[in-house]
Amino acid sequence: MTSERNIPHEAEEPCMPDEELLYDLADLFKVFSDTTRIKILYALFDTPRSVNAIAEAIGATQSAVSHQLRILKQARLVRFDRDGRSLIYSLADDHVHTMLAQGMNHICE
Amino acid sequence: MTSERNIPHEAEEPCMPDEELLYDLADLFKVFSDTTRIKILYALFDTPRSVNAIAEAIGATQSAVSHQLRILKQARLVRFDRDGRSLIYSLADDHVHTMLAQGMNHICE
DNA sequence: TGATTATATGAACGTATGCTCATATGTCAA
DNA sequence: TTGACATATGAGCATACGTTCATATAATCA
Repeated sequence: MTSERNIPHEAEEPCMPDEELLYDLADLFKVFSDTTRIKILYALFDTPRSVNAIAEAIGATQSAVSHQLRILKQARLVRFDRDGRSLIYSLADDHVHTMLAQGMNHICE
Repeated sequence: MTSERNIPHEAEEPCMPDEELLYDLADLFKVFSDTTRIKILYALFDTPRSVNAIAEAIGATQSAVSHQLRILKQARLVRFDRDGRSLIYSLADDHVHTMLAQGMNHICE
């Protein structure tokens, strides 16, 4: 019993991350869990757009889009540059593409 | 203007999937967006467990775990086999590992 | 079969979430 | 500076979600 400690036959927590990390992970997925935000991300998939352009592209209110962009910004999923009076939003990095692709992958198999 | 149709300089929806697919995608991420469910998935990461074992491992009620397992089952993220009176749950496939890893990847970079 | 163990389910409750509407903030042009 | 356009923000509301508690269902063992 005590001689097989390197063969954890009843490992209690194989690789359970810290509580805080689990919360962060859940929060990240939570950002992807809303249709409006998913639409925004796809609208920006390969085309940077202004807030109004996003709203028009996905058929949502400017206010609703702005509210959701705030969440996407906090999650560092989108970034923006100023162009005149407009703010041009784009995807922050390739992680977004990868996450979306991975999700689609699971659904479509 | 009409001669450059294969160069969509103002593509309205570059690769926007169908509405229904977007809902499915959001729903999939929604499953990963709760701490209890994330904990369950990590508890099963490389060790199949019974419901009670999961509950004990993550410090949650049997009822709460059962409720969440129902959601994980519906999303085809976990499966189970019977062993005596117990139901032994395990991850459905490698997609779960990949999804979790991808999420962690984004957080930890 | 009857008792016991394991899991599932339903109602109820508190909280979180996303939308709309109205308005504030901010930027550019004249 | 003023007017017009672009975006952000806050309050309020309706809905969705996760937990607990009590109980139902199911399967095994004696």
